[in-house]
Order: sequence, then structure tokens, then C-alpha cells
Amino acid sequence: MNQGEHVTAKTTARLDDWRSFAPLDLHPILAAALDRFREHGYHGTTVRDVAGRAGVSLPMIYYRFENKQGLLVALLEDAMSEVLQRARLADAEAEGRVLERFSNVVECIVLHMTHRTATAGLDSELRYLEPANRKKYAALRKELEELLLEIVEEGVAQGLFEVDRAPDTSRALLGMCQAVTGWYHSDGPLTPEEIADRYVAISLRTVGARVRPAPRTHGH
Amino acid sequence: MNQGEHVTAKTTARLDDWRSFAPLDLHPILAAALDRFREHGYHGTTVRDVAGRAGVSLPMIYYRFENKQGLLVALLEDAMSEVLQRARLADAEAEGRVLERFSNVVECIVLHMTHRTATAGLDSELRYLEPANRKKYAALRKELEELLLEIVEEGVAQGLFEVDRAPDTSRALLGMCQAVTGWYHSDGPLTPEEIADRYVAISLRTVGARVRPAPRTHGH
DNA sequence: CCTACCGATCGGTAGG
DNA sequence: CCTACCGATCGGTAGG
Repeated sequence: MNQGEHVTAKTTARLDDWRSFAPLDLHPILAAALDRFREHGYHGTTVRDVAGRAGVSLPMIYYRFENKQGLLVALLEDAMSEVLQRARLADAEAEGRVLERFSNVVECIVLHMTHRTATAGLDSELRYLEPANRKKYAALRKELEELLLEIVEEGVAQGLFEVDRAPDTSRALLGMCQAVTGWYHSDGPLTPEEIADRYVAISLRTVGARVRPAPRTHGH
Repeated sequence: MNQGEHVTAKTTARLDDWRSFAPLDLHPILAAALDRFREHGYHGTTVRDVAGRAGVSLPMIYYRFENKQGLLVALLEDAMSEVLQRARLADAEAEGRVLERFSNVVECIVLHMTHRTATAGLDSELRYLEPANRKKYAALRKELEELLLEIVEEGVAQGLFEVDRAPDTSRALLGMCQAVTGWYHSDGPLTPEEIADRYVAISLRTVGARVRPAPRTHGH
């Protein structure tokens, strides 16, 4: 069962600032797989394509990874682990102030969708994961959903937010953020930071936030 | 170049009530293709799979449709045409009352995402369309986006809605609705109508609608 | 509207 | 007996 040293995830570097995004430091094979999956989808990509683009032999892929599925698993889990880690930092930084917790987490998620569009956009390929792999990924995503839900519920409890149903609302918000990967391009008119700010404002309305925080400006 | 009588779209029946959804009356080949595309994706589906499930020979597929791409094109354009047609009816029914126009259109879009989850969920396969086909589909979708945007802008103009940027907000709303196809199941706890109602409420907050008399605590 | 096929390529693995 | 690979090819299947 256990063979060699397959690269699974753990490509993510240590994070100290949840707002800063260094270029993804992926194994060349994963970088190639990501590129092809984004362009042709999981099933539209051949392992030979990946090998060719990575400049390695096809057997090399199977030496480093269990199989084609292993490539998708590594990319998906890497991305989800990273955004989850960032979201927890963003949350913690607010030191319990609900409005700021909410704003930080939404900002962080949208920054992830823009700075990490390629990996974040792989979310739609999740259905091609084998059941065991999907379960692991779903568990990670559920943690993110529950973090946001908990914040929304706390906001309601404190009378700062007004929503009819917190679970529906937080799920809707997450879907709204995820959809950014469908249209964002790094050469578009808006920076990731601008988009994140706008989505924070939109999200605050969605939860019926009573107090509007002073607009944040991004200096240089 | 031109051969036979290819089924393109036009499977949609005439609509008189935008809230009622009859079962999709798809050509058996398209129904089979839809089933396989949903389960394995476009590239994960073989034309032989489709033939087998439809109970026809593989060449029969190519007799009725131009190629594999033609199956996806027909399904995608059919679905988008239908929701667009419904949205226009939903809009017209409000006879210019902005709050109702907005509520109707959002309700209608969410009803589409739930009653038509299979076809609506094919949206993520749009990137596999050849450029010419994608352009046609994108044009249809843009009409829906612009309908919603126009309503949001009118609401702002009339002082009924409060948003920072109408284009961002309406795009975010559409993404929020589209995401419903990712989790909705007909055997879940909520009916399409219940989900639509909840999304209307959420969306009204998102546009800052003065849906009920604002609590007059102090001046604003 | 079927049988019979094609050029090429699929994901994955052999021996060395 | 391990690692990092190679050229060649496996049994089957792809869209047409």
C-alpha cells in the first residue's frame, strides 16, 4: 500500500500575513497539471500533456504521484488548506470584534479567489474526486463554511447583523465569493484588493450590518 | 457542410407561467447526454456512453447532432434561453414596480437553478465550447445579467436600493444564485420555492432594499 | 440508421 | 537494494 514518497500537499509556505500572496510555489509537475486542468479540465487533460509541459517523462509523474487523481487531490487540498489557514489568521486578527471578523474573513476569501484564481477555480473539478478524496476535501471546505457561519450567527446574537437564516446567508455568501473565479483575470481593470473591498461592502449589506466601517484605503 | 436536420435547441415549450416548471422534454439523446455530462463532465463522457444510455447506436448520435460538442451546445443554449424567457415574463409581470421586478427576477432565476439543476449546472462546462459557440451562449447570458443590472440601477435611481456599485452587486447576485446548482438536490429538505423565497430575502438585503419601514431609532 | 472500421491516443506499467 | 529515470509498449478506447 505505502510506496515511496509521494508528494501529497504541503506545498504551502508558512503564513504570517494573511493579506500577502507570494507566487504559488508548486512542484513543477503540479504547476503543469494546474495549467492543463484549468484549460482543459481534469478529464480533458492527459498525463502526457502534464509531463510534456513539466518537461519530465510520463513515468516520472507516476513516480512522484500515485496517479492522475493524485495531481488533482494535491492541488485541491493545497488550495483549500491555504485559504483556511488564512481565514483563521484573518479571523484571529479581529480579536473578537464581530464586524471586523466578518469583514476580514470575507476579504481574505475574495483575495484567495483572485490571487489564487487557478487553484481556487479547480473547485468545479471536485466532483471528479474519488469518494474518499472528496470526503477529505469536503471536510476542509466545511470548516471554512462553519467559520463564516459562526461569525454571522455571533453577529446576529450581538444585534449587529440582521439575517433571516444564517446558514442560508453564509452559504450564499460563499457561493458569491467562489463565483469570482469565473470572471476574474489578473489583467482586468480591478486589482484583487479592490475586488475584495467591494465584496466586503456587498457582504456587509447582505448580512444587514448596522454599522458601516470606515472605508479602508490601500496605501503604498 | 450542411447535412440533414440537426437538432440544435428549441426543445423549450411555450411558456405562459414563469413560476411553473414542467419536466424537461428533451430529445432522448440529449437527456442521456445531460445525464452523463452531469456525472462525468463533458470530457469525461464518451459518445458511446451517451448512445448506450439513450439506447441508440453511436452513429445515430452523429446523424442527429453534428458532433459531441453539438450535444453540449444544444443543452446549454436550451437552458439559457428558457431562463431568459422566464426572467422577461417575471419582469413584465411586475409592471414597472422596481421592488417587485427585482424580487420576481431573482425568484425566477433561483427557481431555474433548482427545477433545472441538471442543465443549469452545465454552466461550468461552458469553457469547453468552441469560441463561436461560447460567444453565442455568452451573449444570451449577458442579456440576463443586463436585465438584472438594469433593475438594480433603476432601484438605486428611485432611492429604493442602496448599493455602492450596481454592476458588481448584480454580478455577485448572479454568482450567488448560480452556486445553488452546486448543492441543491431535489430530495433535500427544502423545496425550490422555499429556496427561491430565501434567496429573494437575501438578495433584497444585498441591494439594501428598504423592504420594511426602516426602524426609526434616530436620524440617518 | 447499422457494421465495420480508421489514425491516434488514452491512463498506466513493463524490464533494465 | 535504493533513487531516479528511460524507450517502448501494454490492453482498451477516443472521436469520427
